[in-house]
Amino acid sequence: MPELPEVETTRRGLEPLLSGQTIRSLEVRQPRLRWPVPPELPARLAGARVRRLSRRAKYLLLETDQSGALLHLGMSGSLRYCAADTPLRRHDHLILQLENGFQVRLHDPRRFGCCLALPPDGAPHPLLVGLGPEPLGPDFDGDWLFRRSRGRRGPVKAFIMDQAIVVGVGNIYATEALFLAGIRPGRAAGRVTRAEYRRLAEHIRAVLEAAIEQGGTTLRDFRREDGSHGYFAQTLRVYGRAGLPCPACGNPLRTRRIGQRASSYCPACQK
DNA sequence: CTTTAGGCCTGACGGC
DNA sequence: TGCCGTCAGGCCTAAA
Repeated sequence: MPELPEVETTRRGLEPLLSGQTIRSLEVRQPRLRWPVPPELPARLAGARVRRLSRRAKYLLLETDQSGALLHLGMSGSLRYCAADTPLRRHDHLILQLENGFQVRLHDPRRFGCCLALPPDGAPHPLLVGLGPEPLGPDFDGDWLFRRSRGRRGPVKAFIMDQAIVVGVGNIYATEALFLAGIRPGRAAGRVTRAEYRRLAEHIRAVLEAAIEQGGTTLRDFRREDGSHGYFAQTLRVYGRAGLPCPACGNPLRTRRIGQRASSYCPACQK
């Protein structure tokens, strides 16, 4: 499932292929995504020239010389750049046809993704307002987490997955970073110390950077934009490994549900 | 303000 | 073999 590293990997792969290209059309084969694809979007994009493909949190922004589109890959979405005669697959919901003969297809079996119009006046899309800092940017660090966490009684894992606190930290990387920082996912966020938050912030950054470096984790549905697999999944230490030995101490990893999410952790290494 | 539950989806999986 | 219930998961929205 695309987390921030997968989205960034997709962006880096597609940006040079899309930048400067002119859009011929957008074909909407299945408008019913997380939100309906706006009926006016194809007309808005037709004839527009792509300025760049950027990212905010897990949103991809296809910026054109006349507004553009906002995409989210949800749980199972992927973008694929291919020739126009490439056979369509089931769940290819959107087809962005370029003037150069190539296409970008949004493939999303579970349809948790979305494709919406960016405001034409250059204003930020409502979905982007109120988001927390980028975890790889300059505004995110342990002191920020510490300050925002005071008084919060919910679990620290839910806290770092809150998009208003820091964006793009999904279940996989939250689980991994908490393990590396030695913090139990169920601890109340307000009781985690400043020193622990400094460690945690650094591990969040490191684990995301490592995953981007390696091309993104692959779980089940995710494909890189060229269709190949990422391979970071092999290096996950605790996520999805409940019952298996802790890679640090050998004790069996435990699992519990925190905020409706599966969370595995080592009862010995994480306090 | 924070926190929680519900809902959107399909495919994989286990049980019978 | 086939049917069916359960689960997974990002993240918005509504409600507590």
